[in-house]
Amino acid sequence: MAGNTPLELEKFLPYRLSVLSNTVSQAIAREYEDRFQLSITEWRVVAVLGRYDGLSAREVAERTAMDKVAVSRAVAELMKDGRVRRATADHDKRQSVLSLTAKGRKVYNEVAPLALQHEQRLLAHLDVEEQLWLGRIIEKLLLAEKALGVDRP
Amino acid sequence: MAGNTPLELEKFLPYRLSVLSNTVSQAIAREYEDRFQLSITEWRVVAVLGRYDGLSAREVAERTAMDKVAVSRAVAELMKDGRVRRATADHDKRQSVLSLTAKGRKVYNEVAPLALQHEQRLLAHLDVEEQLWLGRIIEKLLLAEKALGVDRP
DNA sequence: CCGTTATAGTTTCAACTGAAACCATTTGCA
DNA sequence: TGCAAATGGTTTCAGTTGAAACTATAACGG
Repeated sequence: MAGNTPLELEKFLPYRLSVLSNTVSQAIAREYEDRFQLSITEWRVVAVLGRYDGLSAREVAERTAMDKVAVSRAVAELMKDGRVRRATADHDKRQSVLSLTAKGRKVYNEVAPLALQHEQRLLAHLDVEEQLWLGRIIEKLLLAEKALGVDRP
Repeated sequence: MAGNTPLELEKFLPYRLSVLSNTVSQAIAREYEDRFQLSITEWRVVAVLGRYDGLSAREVAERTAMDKVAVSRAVAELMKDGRVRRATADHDKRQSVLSLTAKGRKVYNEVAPLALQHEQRLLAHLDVEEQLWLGRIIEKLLLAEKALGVDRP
């Protein structure tokens, strides 16, 4: 059973996903990193706050799939730039309440269309049927992987 | 045209690809990092050398989609562990000729089936039709992104 | 030939990253 | 109540990363 299918990196799903994901993310990142002084992690934070104002850091972490350290640092940076404002939750003084400043909202309003546009240009290469399959398949694989990875050390 | 589709991170293709790719890669990495003292970059180098012996560092970089710095470091580490051997090309003394040692080949023979098995368990959640679509779509998207990203600074 | 330019690979530097330790606050429960 | 455990968030530390500079060799054009 060992030498059955030889491992061909170019055909190996995890590898292909990684290459695709990196290629796409980096292409988009290039479009705004220089122009807006915005790292990819900062952008993710701005993106969720633009849509859901007043989240706590933990909620931002959940919605961005970043860990809390990364969120903490992105928020610190964004606050330094005056793009995010932090208050303390009334009902729980440990929690923060994060929101975009006017400056932060302006960035969001400029970058979001750029990102969506890039996505559209990409999806334009797929027909509608393919787009539907893609969405479903990503969802399935993610669930599958999570199922495989339950209770592991 | 600006506020048309609001950017919803959870539905944004680049974001979803990134989450999926990281989840899958990290799950597989966990299966061999501890057991074999093998990082993900080292594993990639071993994987291509296991299949194509005698590549140069640049060729390894091409086949693994890693940059030359990463390859250089992975190779250095693998040589320290006695898993990879480096010679100098006869026809061009700048180039290296890399190959697995017996020890390296042993690692390859153990890890490759593990990786393939994980991939199979994952793909088992998709029916054959979905698997075919997935392959085609990844290929298309990668080409599309490369096409978008031609001549950029 | 010889100097310029290109290529293979390594090293350096600064930024980024995550795990673990940490502090503050809240929750659960004896 | 009061105290142990849990939670939100930050800081520290050590390892990883990529861009740019560097070394060595080769290719090319005059």
